[in-house]
Amino acid sequence: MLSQDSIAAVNHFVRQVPCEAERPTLQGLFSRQPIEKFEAGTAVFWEGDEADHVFEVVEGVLRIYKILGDGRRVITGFMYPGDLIGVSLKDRYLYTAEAVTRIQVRRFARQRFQEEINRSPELRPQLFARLCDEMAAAQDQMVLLARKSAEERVCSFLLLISRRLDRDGQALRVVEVPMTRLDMADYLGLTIETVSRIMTRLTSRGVISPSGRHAIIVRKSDKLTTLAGEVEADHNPSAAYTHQAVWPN
Amino acid sequence: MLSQDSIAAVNHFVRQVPCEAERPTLQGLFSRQPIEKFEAGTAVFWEGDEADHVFEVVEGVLRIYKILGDGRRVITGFMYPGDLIGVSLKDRYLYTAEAVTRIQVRRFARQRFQEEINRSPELRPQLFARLCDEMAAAQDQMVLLARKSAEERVCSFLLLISRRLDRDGQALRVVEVPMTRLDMADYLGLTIETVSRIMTRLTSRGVISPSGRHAIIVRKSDKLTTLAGEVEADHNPSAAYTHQAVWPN
DNA sequence: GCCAATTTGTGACGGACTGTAACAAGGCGT
DNA sequence: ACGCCTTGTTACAGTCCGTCACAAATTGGC
Repeated sequence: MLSQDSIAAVNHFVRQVPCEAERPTLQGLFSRQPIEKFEAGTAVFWEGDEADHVFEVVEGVLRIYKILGDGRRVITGFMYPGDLIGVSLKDRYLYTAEAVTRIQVRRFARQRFQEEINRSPELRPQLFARLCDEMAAAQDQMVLLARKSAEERVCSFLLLISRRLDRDGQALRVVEVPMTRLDMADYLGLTIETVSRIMTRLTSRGVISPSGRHAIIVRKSDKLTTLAGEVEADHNPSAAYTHQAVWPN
Repeated sequence: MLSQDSIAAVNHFVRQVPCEAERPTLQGLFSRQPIEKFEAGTAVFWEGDEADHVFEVVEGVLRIYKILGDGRRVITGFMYPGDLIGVSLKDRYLYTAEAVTRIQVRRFARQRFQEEINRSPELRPQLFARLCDEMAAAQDQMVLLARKSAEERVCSFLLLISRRLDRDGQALRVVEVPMTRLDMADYLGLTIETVSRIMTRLTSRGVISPSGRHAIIVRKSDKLTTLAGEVEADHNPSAAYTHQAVWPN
């Protein structure tokens, strides 16, 4: 499973070079494999299955989740076109991958995938970059789950998926939300009721408005950002903080 | 007291492969670098700093954390001897790394680190494996934060660090807890009071007993595992589940 | 197009965890 | 040994979110 966040821009960049003459890309690797389709609600693989394939999402959205002994479900991520699923060194999948919408994927034998990666000095950094992005996304999610309020979680989520499919990394005004409230709840560590209540609260405050059941329109983008509890990071390289010297020499 | 001594012994084990004749290891890469020491409470680097070094923990424990705009802190992980810190492709560190105890680290220039990794077909899979392990840990942590109760979180944490320094992956009876209650709370998404209350509850139930302020003795290991809410995974390869066929061909 | 099943929305209520605050226990330096 | 300061514990009131119950809106199947 890969990426989440800031990779949208990268995906676009990577995807626009699918033809064979160019320097190799991860997408290029998969492009010769046949496309497989899964209906919404069906699993591509299950947690604990022998992990002998890596998948590339071509179309649609999947959920990646784990189940606790007593049935509690935690969705650790949603996968979009361009993402890779099942990249790991374990011999068994660590999570279940299930289609949220009807999806198309390409499959690659793990062994061959590893060989190709190992052989190509061009592919390696690409894969490495993805793992790093995925790690960064996981950390953001930990922050969300550990310390954010229900409202902040929902707002963060809406921002996340609004940036997800946008090539510029800009938040789109109309946001597709293919997943159910239960999916959102299990991703955000909340209940459906809470998610539902917050969505209506955001609507009544004019921050968003519903557009059918599986899309919303963002009416107050800045407000949404504020409510998400993120510092809209100036990130100007000139040190904003006066850090203490950390060189002990 | 086993306490400090047991840690030292394990550390020694981890470090004992620095000689050059062997096939290259990540440890070996760092072994030529001078050791740097940091006092407890000091930062090795800060979130947002220019990310130009990778570090190997030689001795002690560090916390990795992010801060939300209004000061809320989330510790995303604790780093132990043998762990690498700062491995990413971003040009800035995504988190702050701070010494919990007095620590020793080795430093490696990021650029050179990348080159070495890229050059060595032996090192690459090692690094890759680490990233995958880190990712798996992050997912477990998401499960913990999203769905586990306060008691389950504390028990999971105690189990985690008890396994951490043990070469067999077996949980040690005497568990060092170098971090403060606040660290635990910020790692588990709880408050210090809750952590404190749960620890005393576990003590009064005879599951653990305190051994000084920074160590506990696990008295009922199985009970602790149960309370952690984990399925003690039989993981026998014979399919326990009847999975549906996932090959659409 | 119709009806059952699923998903979503809304309210009342309770409970787990929080936050404040007061106190106890170590740690550390003089 | 004595104080001071940090860290940890305990109690109690408050709150956010979960639980339960039911209604409304969609979806999907035929």
